[in-house]
Amino acid sequence: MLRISKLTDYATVILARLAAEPARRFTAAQLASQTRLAAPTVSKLLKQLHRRGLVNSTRGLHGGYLLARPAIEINAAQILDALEGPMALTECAGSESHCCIEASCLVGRAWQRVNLAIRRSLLEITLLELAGLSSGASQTSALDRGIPLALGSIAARSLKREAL
Amino acid sequence: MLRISKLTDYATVILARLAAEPARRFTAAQLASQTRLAAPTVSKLLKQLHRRGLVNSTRGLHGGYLLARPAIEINAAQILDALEGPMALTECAGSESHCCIEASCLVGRAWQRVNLAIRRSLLEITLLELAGLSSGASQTSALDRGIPLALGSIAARSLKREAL
DNA sequence: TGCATATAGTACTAAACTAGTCCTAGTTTA
DNA sequence: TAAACTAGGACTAGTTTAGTACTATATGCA
Repeated sequence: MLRISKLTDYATVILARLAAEPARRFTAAQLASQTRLAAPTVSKLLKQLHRRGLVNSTRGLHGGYLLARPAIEINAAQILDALEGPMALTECAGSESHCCIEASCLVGRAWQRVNLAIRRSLLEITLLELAGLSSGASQTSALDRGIPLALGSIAARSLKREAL
Repeated sequence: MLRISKLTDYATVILARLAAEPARRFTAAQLASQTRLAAPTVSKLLKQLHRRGLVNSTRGLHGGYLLARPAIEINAAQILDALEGPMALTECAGSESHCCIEASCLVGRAWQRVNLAIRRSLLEITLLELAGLSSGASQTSALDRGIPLALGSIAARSLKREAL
């Protein structure tokens, strides 16, 4: 339903937690307990975020994770790309495969344009905003025109959290 | 991966076909052969589109489907809503469920804003454009800034089509 | 050196969702 | 009444997602 996966949502929460204290190094276990997410899941996500260059990791005693760069330099598109691969609204966008009726089918090209419009929206919102840390600066204005629905995004997620 | 389902993509192709000849009544079988999609799938989609008020149907001999209103009055958001329910980027957006950490979690509200930005993009593109029928009017300008990737959206879809 | 504490990577399982098909019922026209 | 349609629901197979477990590797400290 044009929806991000739960894991991507979780990852955002983890990144937001890291963004709140950028200088502090968090272990996976600390992040799990603070976000109330399952420890193995948090661990898995952090590994992925590390592989994609969004967080730095340190092994061994006193090891842990911190953001690879300031929260304002990380945007929603990067987070989605890191966890779900390059965004493509329709099946084959971005792959090398060619469609047999490509020439006659203009629908595909139209979706591509929608795709780009969405991507532009995602590039505009930074982790700072996702984490609710932006100080009402110009950054938010682009996206703040909409009426907030006044619900957290994580009702289903909370079920899992409650169970812990 | 923030992607519309194949069925939604198919539905767009069907609607585009209807938009190309707005006055003509098409049977499900005709649309299936012309779009090279499987007949039961086309039938199923048309029923759904009818239920959601995007197409009009006539039963009986010489029955069939046509657009419920002009293509320019149908937009991408309506099509997505019809086939995938109200759009919600994250799990609980739009439901009545409340998250246990709603007050402290600002990530949810941020996703809502992204959600609205995306929705705005979808509202802007009409079926006329999706069908490649818009005559380069002002309608397209909002979305036409991006670089088209020059691929149809339907490589995977074409596999199915080829097999028919 | 040995141990405790971390992350890294991979493989596996269960659950949920998507796509596709089939069957029966209802409607209209000739 | 038969033929040609749509309407609706049930069912199945396949794929994806989410979650877990296990092993390997790196670091710091006694």
